[in-house]
Amino acid sequence: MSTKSSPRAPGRPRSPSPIRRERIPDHRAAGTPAAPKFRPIHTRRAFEEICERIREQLALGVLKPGDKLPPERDLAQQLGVSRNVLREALRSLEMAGVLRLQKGVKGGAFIQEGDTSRMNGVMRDMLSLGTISVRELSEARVHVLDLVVRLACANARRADLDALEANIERTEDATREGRLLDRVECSREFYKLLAAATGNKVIAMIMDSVTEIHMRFVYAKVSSSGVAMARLAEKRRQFLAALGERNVTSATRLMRTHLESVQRMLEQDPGAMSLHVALAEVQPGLRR
Amino acid sequence: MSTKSSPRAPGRPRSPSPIRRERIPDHRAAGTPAAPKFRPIHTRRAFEEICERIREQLALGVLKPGDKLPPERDLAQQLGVSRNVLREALRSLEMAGVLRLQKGVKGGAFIQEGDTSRMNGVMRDMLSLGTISVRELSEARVHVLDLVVRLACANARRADLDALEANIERTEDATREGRLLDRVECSREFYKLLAAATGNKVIAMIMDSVTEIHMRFVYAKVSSSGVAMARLAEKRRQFLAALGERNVTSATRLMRTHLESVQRMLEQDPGAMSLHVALAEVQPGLRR
DNA sequence: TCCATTGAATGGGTGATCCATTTAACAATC
DNA sequence: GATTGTTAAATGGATCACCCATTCAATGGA
Repeated sequence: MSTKSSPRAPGRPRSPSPIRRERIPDHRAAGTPAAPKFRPIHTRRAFEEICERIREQLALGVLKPGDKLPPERDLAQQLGVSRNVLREALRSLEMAGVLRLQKGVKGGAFIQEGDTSRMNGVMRDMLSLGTISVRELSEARVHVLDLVVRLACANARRADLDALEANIERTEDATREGRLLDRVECSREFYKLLAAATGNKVIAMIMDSVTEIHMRFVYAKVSSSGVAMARLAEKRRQFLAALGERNVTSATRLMRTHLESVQRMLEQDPGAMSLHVALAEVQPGLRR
Repeated sequence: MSTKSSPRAPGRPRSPSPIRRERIPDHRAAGTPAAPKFRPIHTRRAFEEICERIREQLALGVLKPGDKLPPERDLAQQLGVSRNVLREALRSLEMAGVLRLQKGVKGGAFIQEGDTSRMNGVMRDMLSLGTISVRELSEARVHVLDLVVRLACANARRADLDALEANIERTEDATREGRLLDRVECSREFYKLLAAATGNKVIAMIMDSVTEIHMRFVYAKVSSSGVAMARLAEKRRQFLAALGERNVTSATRLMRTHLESVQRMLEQDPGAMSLHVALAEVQPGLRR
């Protein structure tokens, strides 16, 4: 589409065929001769159909980030559904990070740039629902981080190393001034930068998703007990040096021992390590 | 909650405080003395608030899988919003895999068991939106698979190995009878079983999410060109043997060389490897 | 005992209507 | 002429009042 301008009726590119609330087929009268598999009836609801069609246009490349969908009233009419139903679909797509809805004239539903942090929410829901455990998440994090360190060793560029260097300096400032919670923020950012240094956004996404929850635990721990990792910035410098020298063995070893000491710190007071504490309300700086 | 029964007014456990469309605070009259940062106004919309509250109850453990929310009409009234708005929120949560909405008397909104395949959709959206590339995804898959093989070597149980064995037998059947597309389905399942053999659902989730798209490419390739991996079942048997012997070196090497040959097959005809082909309509057996 | 009927509960969907925000165009003022 | 209000239209946000389709327990007749 890419109808960045033209306020009204942007070309009406291809009037979407109206959603038909397809009645469930009656299995062609009573006499079904060869009915091998009765797949569960998937009662198609209007909003599902709408979501699917928009995603289809996306996959086909007809819609691209920055494009604008027609106004709700128009699109609803084109699809032959009520505005309310259309909005349910748009809402879902907005929550999925595909759309951004903007009010006012010149507003509308815009296709978003993909938001790599969407995976975090999935992970959080899985944890809330008890589908995955904190133990599994921690273990996964250790392994993913090992992979990330190896890839970062291989692929980190000058700019990545500089960003990590700057992050360590901020960590030192925060340490010197006793701003413990800011230091946790620095840690969060450190792992994000490290993930980015792999040069692979998929890996980075995975890494971020397993790190986000972990950092919540650290935040909760630090903010409740006031304890803090000893010699953090120093260890970070050692690690960064190994990374700069592309010394995989050293870098992975440093990271592993650091993770272990963090884990020990977290497990000092297992009672406070409630899942609910970490998942509950969003801390400042954490809302993205 | 856990009000599995009691059709009407299930205890009315704790009437949620009504959603107040909090007007943006006027920064306490005009005179803001020390206004350091003007974070962008995040116009809270009713449905966001609702989603957050339900997720909060989930994180707090007040709501658990199997629980039922009050009927839409009741809940809307309790929250002080219209039914339409409430439905937007419920729709979003349903798409996120948190809820299942069921019609009819005794129907309602039920908290679901977590659906580990939710990450696949995120990955698909990221690809559709061009945020990640097929190259990044393939590369990530290679690395994740390497990790999975190592973990499976360490943790696979008898049942896991048996399931893989059974899968290989189905692969042999399909090969013998020339059912190429079924064989692709077997491959999809093989990787799922392998992921499960790690004993870590987080790792398995990650593995599945990077594998799903890949298998679409394979499916598209096989179904269009009719070519098929040579000696697939044989290679699978070799690999399974290594896995059974906990021979990490051998298992990872076998997997790596196999991946390389698959990659060569896929890249034979790069023109056909369109992203859109793979992302477009859902193939039978792939819809979950 | 079994099966058909019925009716209430519940999600699915519609249409009309209003509000709030945003922006461009325009007018008024300095 | 530049700045500053004013206005009006477009658009998403939200409400209300309905109606339909599905499901299932209760009812009642064969």
